[in-house]
Amino acid sequence: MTAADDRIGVIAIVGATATGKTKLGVGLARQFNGEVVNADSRLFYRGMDIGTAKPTTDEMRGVPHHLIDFLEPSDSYSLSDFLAAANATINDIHGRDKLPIIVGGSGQYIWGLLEGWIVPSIPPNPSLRRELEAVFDAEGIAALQDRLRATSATGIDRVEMLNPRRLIRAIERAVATGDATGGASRAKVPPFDTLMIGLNAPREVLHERVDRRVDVMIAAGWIDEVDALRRSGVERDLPSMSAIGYREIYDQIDAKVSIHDVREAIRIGNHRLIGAQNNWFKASDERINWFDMTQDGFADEIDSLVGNWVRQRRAYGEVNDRIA
RNA sequence: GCAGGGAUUGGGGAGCGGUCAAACCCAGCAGACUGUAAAUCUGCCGCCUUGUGCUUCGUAGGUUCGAAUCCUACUCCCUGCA
Repeated sequence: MTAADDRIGVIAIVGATATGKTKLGVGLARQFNGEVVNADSRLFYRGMDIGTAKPTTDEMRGVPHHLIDFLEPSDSYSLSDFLAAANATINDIHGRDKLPIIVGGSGQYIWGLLEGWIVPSIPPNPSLRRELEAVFDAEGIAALQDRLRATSATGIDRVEMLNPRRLIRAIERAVATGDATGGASRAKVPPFDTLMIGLNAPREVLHERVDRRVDVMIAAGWIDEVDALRRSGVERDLPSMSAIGYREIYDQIDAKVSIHDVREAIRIGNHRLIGAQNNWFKASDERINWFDMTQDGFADEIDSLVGNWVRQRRAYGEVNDRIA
């Protein structure tokens, strides 16, 4: 940094599940006068607590948490909604002279926010989707591809032609704007001055931690949590219920599968999640300051990294004040 | 004990004389990702010096130009009858 950066400064804590992001976020918030902005898509929903490892009030230790527990499981939500909400929240926190700390493991949401993605505002077209899904079921992927080409929209070459869900969305965009991408773009310069901290551990350690967590969650009443959702009319096939374990537990309650199978499915689901998250947050990504949470002293290193960054930001702030 | 059925690449499971390193599913690994993202999709997945290469289909023999596929013996597993 050679000049004052007048963008809003934010800290982002990323990494796979079960690496301690929550705890670190709370710790830094307390130390540096921050507030947490959740960027984990499964923590949005009320009533989904145990299975999503949502921080408890105790774990939050008095630190304000935003974008958590604000949706019903039946609500539909998307990247576009998140970006609007998260940007507004960050501005609000900054406006109150607090440090926004983004904490989460939803790669697309995090990068969308930090890279300043400009998501085309083309809302889903339910009737078109229903129709296209029927076309896909009856005639297969090729029919969808033909359908997209038939719109003779621009940008078709940028669409993943083997992915039905993407194909349907592309047709939706093509119909609405004449471009299969809908004119998606991203900010030239990232919108925030971001200090990214990545928490990681060897894959086997992560698997071990997450495997152990399954039993703890079940012992903590996860089954009852899902049963309560079920009784209150939350349907098994809602998007929110794609969270690991929830559908399996629905089936277990309906006696379709054994608890053993549920555990196994959850275990595997977690392993896949870790893989997917590591794909969004790559060890080779130089924007991320990586720390191995199995190494001694990693917490101190983070403290000094963040301390320096905060001090520097404040110094720039003083310079700006004098100029102004 | 007798009568049947079966043992296949990490797991499940096709193959039943050549076109078989062996379908497919799962797991694993890598990747994509702009209004479902803990979603959806793609690639790889016996070994190596990557080749008309090597070693595999319970074990040991045999038949055949050629066997995971046929025969014999053995080992183990399952089912039925005793």
